[in-house]
Amino acid sequence: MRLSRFYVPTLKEDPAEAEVVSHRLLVRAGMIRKLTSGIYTFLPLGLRTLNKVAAIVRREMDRAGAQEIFMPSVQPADLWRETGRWDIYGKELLRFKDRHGRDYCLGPTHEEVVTDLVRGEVRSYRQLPVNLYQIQTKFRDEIRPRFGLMRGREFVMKDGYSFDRDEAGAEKSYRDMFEAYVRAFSRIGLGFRAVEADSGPIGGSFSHEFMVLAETGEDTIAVCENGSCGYAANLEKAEVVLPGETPGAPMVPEQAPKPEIVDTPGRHSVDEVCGFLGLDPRDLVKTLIFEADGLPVAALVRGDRELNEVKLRNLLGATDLALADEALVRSLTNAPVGFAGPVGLSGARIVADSELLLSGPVVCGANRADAHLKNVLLGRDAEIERFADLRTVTPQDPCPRCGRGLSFTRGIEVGHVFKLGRKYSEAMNASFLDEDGRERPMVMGCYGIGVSRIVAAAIEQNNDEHGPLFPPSIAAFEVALIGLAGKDRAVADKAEELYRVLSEAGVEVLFDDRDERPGVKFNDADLMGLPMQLILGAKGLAKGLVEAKDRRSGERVDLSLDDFVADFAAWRARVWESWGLESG
RNA sequence: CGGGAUGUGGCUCAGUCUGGUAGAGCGCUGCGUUCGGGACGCAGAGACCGCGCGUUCAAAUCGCGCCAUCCCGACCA
Repeated sequence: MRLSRFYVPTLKEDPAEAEVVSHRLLVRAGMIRKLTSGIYTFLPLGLRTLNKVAAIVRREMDRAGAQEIFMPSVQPADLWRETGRWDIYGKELLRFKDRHGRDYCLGPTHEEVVTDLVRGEVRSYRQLPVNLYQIQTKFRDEIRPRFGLMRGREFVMKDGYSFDRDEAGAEKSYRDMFEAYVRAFSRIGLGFRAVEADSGPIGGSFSHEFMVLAETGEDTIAVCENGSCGYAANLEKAEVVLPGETPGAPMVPEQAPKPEIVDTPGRHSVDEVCGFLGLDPRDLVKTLIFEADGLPVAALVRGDRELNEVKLRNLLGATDLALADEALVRSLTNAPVGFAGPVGLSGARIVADSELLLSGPVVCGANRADAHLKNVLLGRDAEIERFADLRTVTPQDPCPRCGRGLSFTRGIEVGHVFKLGRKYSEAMNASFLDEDGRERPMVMGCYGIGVSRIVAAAIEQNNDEHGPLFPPSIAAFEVALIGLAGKDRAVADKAEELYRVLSEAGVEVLFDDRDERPGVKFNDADLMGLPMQLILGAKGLAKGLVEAKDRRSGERVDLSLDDFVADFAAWRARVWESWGLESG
């Protein structure tokens, strides 16, 4: 491709709206343009990278035995009513009516559609397993889209669905997809990690997320420091294991002093109360009031800990969980927010973090304005329904598998595999006849890859002050050929020749044949992030050399023009290798 | 949805407080010089100042309403 004819509007200045590096560079490099909040057009340069990511994903899905289909993005409400999700999915589901007044939505995911498809055709165990996928535009009406392609409302996703006759089959499908994902992300060339994850509102029993590792990632993941253990989990999911033997019930020493009210005027927060009473936050119990599916719940954690809402939601089996508003807190505790405690609290279920089984006398809210209670023994003074793992792990906690240390890193979720079980097949009656002639629901799995998000994640992980650094596997072009001709006919002719030779050799090359000053060409080439640059100038030509620059390392070598084809091939192989990739 | 901010040539912004002929840099067009890391000179084109209503002799500027975008939070494959 000749740059003089390629539609790549690069920008010298940062767009005002872009906050994160990937957003900024995608816009500046002329890869995307915003149409409206959270919705972007892919320009030619950006689309080439998007398509390369999609092609790798497609190849690995096909290789793993999945078959590509293409489902509609507009879906009828009736299907969503069958699974009940029409009512529970919330405002993220963009709904609208057609001219007849019938309800539709724009598909945020396709469990209903694919299950409907399969139930119509598959009748016998002999037809199973089935594994179907598509690469398609999804729409989720995010509350607050942000970060460009990282969290858009409209985005490109590969979503796949497996249907098996039994758990064992579903297990195999899951493993096959897991392995296909590992291969796909390896070939894309980004540093990634598979972690255990919460399965979220899509439901199901077990899941892994694939995270591209990047400082700027929105998710925190806990990784075991012991390389051979291999434990890694999303912070939402990572388990807390208490050291040593944990008692089954809180200890209640005899003759311990009774609870006593202490005045804490205007002290709401843990810090304020501890500062005022001269306490360590570890000796305080935080009581957080939630509303779970409309019912009040009090959750207790140690003062210095973070409650993990995902864990709480799972423990309660709730679909809707949110911190209670002030009115509910007031009606339950007879006090403003900040003075809730488990002692004498009625009208709410009370659950506590397991760690509190180990605690001695603690301080907690007194359910009275401006007052706390001290000398509280949870086993004696409170009615706690259940102790469970409710808090978020910290880097000080041990690995739940091997007991060694954990370290935290950040990542961007680019893939997610779930076991769905029979949730959708039962709700939608997707069943088959087994060998014994019995009708049984299919066992499903669901597998997503955020294709457009990978483009952003690649930049978040790999960039420098001049622009993105794309791995050659997904770069829009492998090579930027820069001809520094000016009025020098010989240089211009030679550059043309190199362009022709490379193109004929099947190398994707973007040839900067513009009448621009060298600095402009260098800066644009860097900004587009193509992994290899070939720079031909008058001095080099005189010596029979063309300069080859590795965009990422900045390393420059001279290639012989006489032996260009072989020299280039060897250099190209080295660049691919430096990314840990095999050149195609 | 709560809190904060911003809307002025294609882009980045000044001008708004204190009402009085709409500005700069980049980009764009033409001519000339220049040509290995975002050149320079000269000449140009380009603006319903987000939209509406109001106040005023006069509104980019003041008031009210609306819309859009961004940031923080809640939420989230």
